[in-house]
Amino acid sequence: MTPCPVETTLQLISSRWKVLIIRDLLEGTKRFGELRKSIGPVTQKVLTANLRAMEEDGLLTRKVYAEVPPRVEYTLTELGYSLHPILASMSRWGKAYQQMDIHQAR
Amino acid sequence: MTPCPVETTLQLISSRWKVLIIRDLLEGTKRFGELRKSIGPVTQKVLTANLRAMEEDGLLTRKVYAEVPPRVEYTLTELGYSLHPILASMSRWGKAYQQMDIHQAR
DNA sequence: CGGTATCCAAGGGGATACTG
DNA sequence: CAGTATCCCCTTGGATACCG
Repeated sequence: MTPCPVETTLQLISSRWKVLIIRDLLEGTKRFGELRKSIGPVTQKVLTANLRAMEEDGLLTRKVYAEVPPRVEYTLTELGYSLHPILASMSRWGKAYQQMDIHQAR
Repeated sequence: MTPCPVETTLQLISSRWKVLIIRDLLEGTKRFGELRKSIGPVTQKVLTANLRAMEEDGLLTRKVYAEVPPRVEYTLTELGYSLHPILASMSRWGKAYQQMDIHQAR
């Protein structure tokens, strides 16, 4: 039997940071430091852990350049890029939500 | 300044269970016990907590019937229902992913 | 620069028992 | 039936220091 597709998707992207990593990498390849800045208040350790997990899952690739100082670039794979419609619908919803008044009551 | 729409969305639905609650309520109003069964291995406490939070956020409504035994029904609000495109894209992606071979290596 | 290595905090979540 | 009330655990994430 096949599990619920929604749950399957959640297993790959349900973490506080993964979705934001994808959001930023959709713009193109980024270095570790760039990601760290654009994502927000995430520590090195946590960002690294999330990136490694996503690499394991085949969502992105990690390329290390043998330079000094070192450079490491992260790029979405096709699989990772294919998540783009989900991000797009989340962005649309968030935008609409921000323009509503309802949520301002809280 | 307005925050990133994706982050805004995440704040409302980023929890292991909320997305599944929405998935199930998209089919229509459900009772507490029904939800518990259809969602999977979630405890009463956790399910209740998530439902209350979502009620707070205006994603669903809670209706209590003064009966014995008691009956409590949960229904998505328009706002909650408007999340449907996000769920749909997640479902599509998960389905495609399940049909790939890549992920089976892990 | 882009990491590990530790140590620690928080909270989401789980198990069980009890109640209106 | 649909909840509270406890108690506990474990994962995720944070702070800091050090390394190649």
